Amino acid sequence: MNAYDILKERGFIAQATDEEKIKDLLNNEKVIFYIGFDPTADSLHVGHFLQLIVMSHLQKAGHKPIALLGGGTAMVGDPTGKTDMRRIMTREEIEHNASCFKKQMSKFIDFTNDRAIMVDNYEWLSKLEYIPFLRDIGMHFSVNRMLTAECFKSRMEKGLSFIEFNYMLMQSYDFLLLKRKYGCILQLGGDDQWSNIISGVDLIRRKDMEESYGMTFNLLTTNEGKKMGKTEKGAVWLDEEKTSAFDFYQYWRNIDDAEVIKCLKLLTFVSMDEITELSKLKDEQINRAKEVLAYEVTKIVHGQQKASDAQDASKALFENIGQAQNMPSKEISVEILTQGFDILDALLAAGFIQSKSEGRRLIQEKCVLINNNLVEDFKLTIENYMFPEGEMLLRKGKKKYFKFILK
RNA sequence: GGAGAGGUUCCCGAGUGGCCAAAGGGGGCAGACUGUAAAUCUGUUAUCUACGAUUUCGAUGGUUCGAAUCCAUCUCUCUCCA
Repeated sequence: MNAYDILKERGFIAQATDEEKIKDLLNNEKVIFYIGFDPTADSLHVGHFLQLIVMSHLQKAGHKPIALLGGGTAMVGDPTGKTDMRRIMTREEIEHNASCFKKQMSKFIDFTNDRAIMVDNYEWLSKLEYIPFLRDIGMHFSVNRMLTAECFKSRMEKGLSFIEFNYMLMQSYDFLLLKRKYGCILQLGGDDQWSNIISGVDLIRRKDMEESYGMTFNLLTTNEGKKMGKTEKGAVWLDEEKTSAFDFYQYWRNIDDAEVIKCLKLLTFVSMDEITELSKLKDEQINRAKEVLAYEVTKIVHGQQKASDAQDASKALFENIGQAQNMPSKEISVEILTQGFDILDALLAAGFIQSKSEGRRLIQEKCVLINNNLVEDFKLTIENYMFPEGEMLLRKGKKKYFKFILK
């Protein structure tokens, strides 16, 4: 099946500069395209993941992706979708984040044998000279028109600094440069990037009298339009250190009914035939679709082993099938116990609470269990006898499990 | 540079001397109901060595028995003027 049709069928496409032409390009030619990722955190999140899936689809269809690390643009800060100005990040911070991004990306995209390219726009943006840049690039941007762009509108009330106002120029310049350097004629991105993308297309037309294309993808939102992939701890991260494979699996397993099919299409490689079958499920049967979703997404991000571990653990905990094995766990030494390790310390170590006050509250609300026995005393000390098989099961409410292994 | 309006807890947003750890909403967490769903209802939502103590209302100093609230200086944001 053709690349464009795949994206269309799975519901990725939001807007395109020239739908017919892009369809033709993606279906009949080998295209070099790019997607930019600003390293503003030390791990990719679900929103990035969606973009990577698109890249992967297109790469499989024979196109060549350029993953653009926004080491330079992150120094400026994209005002899109932000109500306030982004914190100015240090160069060191950005570099560190970029290296984290690199590692994670290579899991999803094949960068071997020049099948994909990764570049950092810090390479050229950091070397720009102000006056030449203004004369060469700035000239082609109409402030009047920029101000009408959707991405600035929300900021007209709250305030927009000049540094952020420049972001659009930076991104447009990236596109121009990638076109010249690599022959990249297509820029993709989330739908919030639309104004930035079309301004790049315009710039290329003005500077080089050449046609280029842009296309955006639906953002991963719930039906109420809220961003998905957010939890109390912030985003759902792809980094296992930040979001364990088990928690990652659980996030998708607990997705709203209404979102399952959409997520299957967007975030997995499950065939459309199979998804169509799954979409026929009703009521509690939908749980089967959720299992497929959770398993498949976890498999792509953390590998098959981790995915089935998470699935086994989930079934064991929630459906009482077999023994719970692979839930998040931690080793704990006898010495620590003898030094005095109470229930609050345990909750903290499990990452269930941010403060001991929160722990006390939870215990008062009767939702903390050790080996499935309710904990009522928040001074309870953890002792050896609580590890019958060398393991202790700590629970917070019905859904959060953690295992301590005595060593 | 001038004039005005602001900066409150995770977010929005009340509060203009004690009854303020700070209304209300959102979000989060937990409980009930369920299908590990949604909707709905309930509780909870600064920290700690916890019937008490400590820190919090942009920052720093001051007035006062007592300040988020009054004063001074600083700082940041917004609007209008140049």
